[in-house]
Amino acid sequence: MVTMQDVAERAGVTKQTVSNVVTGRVTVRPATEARVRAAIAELGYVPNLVARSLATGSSRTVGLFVPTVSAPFYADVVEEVEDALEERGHRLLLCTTRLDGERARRHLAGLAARSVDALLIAGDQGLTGHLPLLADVRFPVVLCAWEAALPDGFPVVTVDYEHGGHLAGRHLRALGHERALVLASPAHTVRTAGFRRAFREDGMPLPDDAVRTAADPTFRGGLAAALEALRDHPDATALFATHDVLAVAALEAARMLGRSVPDGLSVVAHDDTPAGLLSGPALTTVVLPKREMARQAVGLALGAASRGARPDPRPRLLLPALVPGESTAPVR
Amino acid sequence: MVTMQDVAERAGVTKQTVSNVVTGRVTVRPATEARVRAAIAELGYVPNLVARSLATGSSRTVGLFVPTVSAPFYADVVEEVEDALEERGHRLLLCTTRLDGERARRHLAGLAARSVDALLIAGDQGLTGHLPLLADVRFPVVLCAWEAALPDGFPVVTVDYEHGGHLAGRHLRALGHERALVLASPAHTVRTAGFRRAFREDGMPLPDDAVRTAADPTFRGGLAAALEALRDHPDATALFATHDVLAVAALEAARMLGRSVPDGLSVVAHDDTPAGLLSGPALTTVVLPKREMARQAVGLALGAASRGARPDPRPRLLLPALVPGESTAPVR
DNA sequence: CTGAAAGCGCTTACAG
DNA sequence: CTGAAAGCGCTTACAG
Repeated sequence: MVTMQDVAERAGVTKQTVSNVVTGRVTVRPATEARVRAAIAELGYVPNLVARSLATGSSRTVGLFVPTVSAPFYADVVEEVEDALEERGHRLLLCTTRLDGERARRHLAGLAARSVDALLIAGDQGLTGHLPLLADVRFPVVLCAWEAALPDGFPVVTVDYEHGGHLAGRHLRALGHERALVLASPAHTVRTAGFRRAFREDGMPLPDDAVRTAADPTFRGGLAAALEALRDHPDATALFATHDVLAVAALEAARMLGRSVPDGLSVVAHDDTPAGLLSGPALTTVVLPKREMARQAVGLALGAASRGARPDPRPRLLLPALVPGESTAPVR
Repeated sequence: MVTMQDVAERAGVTKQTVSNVVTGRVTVRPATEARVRAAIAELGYVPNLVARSLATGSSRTVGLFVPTVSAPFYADVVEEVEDALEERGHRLLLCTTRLDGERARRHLAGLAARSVDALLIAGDQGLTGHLPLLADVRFPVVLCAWEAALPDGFPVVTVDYEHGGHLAGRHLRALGHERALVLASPAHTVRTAGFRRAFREDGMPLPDDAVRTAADPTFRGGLAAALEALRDHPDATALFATHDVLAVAALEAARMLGRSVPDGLSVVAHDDTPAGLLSGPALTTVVLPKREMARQAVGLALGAASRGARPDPRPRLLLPALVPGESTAPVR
């Protein structure tokens, strides 16, 4: 492996000078710089980031916690974060927590030992109780995609989930729907609240019974809950699913009950669904600005890391948008 | 941050002794070891892996290339690799290549500069042309989930895809199907060949026209290809989809044409489908041993890394299995 | 603008 | 079994 020393000898300078041109911290006489750059190119020198890391404390590596990578939403988040990091010359150390606090704890120790520059935590599921652990870590921690109550003092870049639910509700109200159902995941209370607010503000409050929380928010659990809801409320003309998987379950339930979508039932989803896997009509859905969220979270974390400061703890709330599809129509 | 030196002073020994107990490389007198361990616990010392990495050359970090993390198959692979690494105290540096050779090249440089212990590459899509780059890298590279021709000299842990296709074909033949269609992704020629072999061996060779390759192997592209295939061959009683997304597309096509599954059409898939997202009947599918593949790839790579040797280049071929579901039935 | 020195926190032979 | 020394490849003040 070729080192800075090798380059220095080749260029007839000391290695400090090579360091100066590589880091650009100090201006070097143009002629010298040219010689150094030539030597670097000839030798194919590439700086050893481990050594640099030991000297500077920065590894140009960032950790990311996600509950899983198998959910389409988090898969997208991972790729967006990776892209945002790459633009800044950083790499991604991925940790899936699987909703397991102990596992997260082990990962945290691994990251600390490796001198990561920052840690991003996407999704709050099951981790809230372990947040205190993060308090005395030596690198900035930024939360994102956080729907639960915002923990004090932690910087967070997330989405206004309440607004997302509200958008879904307003959309259905604008189409004239008066009786709507909500198919919700237990973690999605905020979106549900926003949806109900839209109906309430319009003088059409939804009964508590119209909200069905699938204890098991998978396709299977969602299907059972959707069938039950639709049977209990045969007069409902619309349904809001707080999650992509639940929306797919709702579509299937409608199909099983002979309700066509959107004519027999309008369906609004939250999160974009994995287009490649979805059959049936393109869903009307609330889309989250994942790219923007990733960029801001990375910027906040790395900005703080480079200044050696704590990130600004004021929560950043991004706005979701409603993208109309073919799964909603005016009420008949 | 507490260092080995701090621990040494506390325990009244030199830091080399601390290093000896931490690494376990040299046996230390029990009384001394106890003092050192006590000091470590009191101070909450955790070894700095960056410093260790610089001294030993091993970062206890492994890179993984996958085309994307949004495809359920690769999402699973990522989590399995992560688990296999964690068992050995290693962490995962994730790089999604997005079928972009240039991007892979940049990631490779980033990994090399960070002294990863090894690199795993899952999926061959679009990377085969860039393989030569890997030849002169300083750490072991192991390929996995590799369907294309096995490149010379590279160690690979993969699945017998031909056998997977053959299993699918034999299953349909055992159910009495004589006229089957194949809905294939362009990259899946090997599975397709195995499927055709099963029919050929039974004296029922499939016409070339029965194989439809979806140039666009997404749901959309698969749906179009499936509709066309089913219309061109109204007498076909079974269909083999070489990929989960295509299987979902086939189900939808069957539904649109009024063919019930499995009575009107048997469908066999390859890869396990994301159960959470799938509507309709549970698919009969060829399942790949992802966990075993991840374990072996990690073991091979880290074994070679620790010995400073090249991994054994003999290809390891794991066997897929056919898991019966509700999407296949005896021909009527 | 360039060079000599010290240091980042570990490990690894090598003497005692 | 324990300790002193050198080294991993960089960066960072600090003199010249």
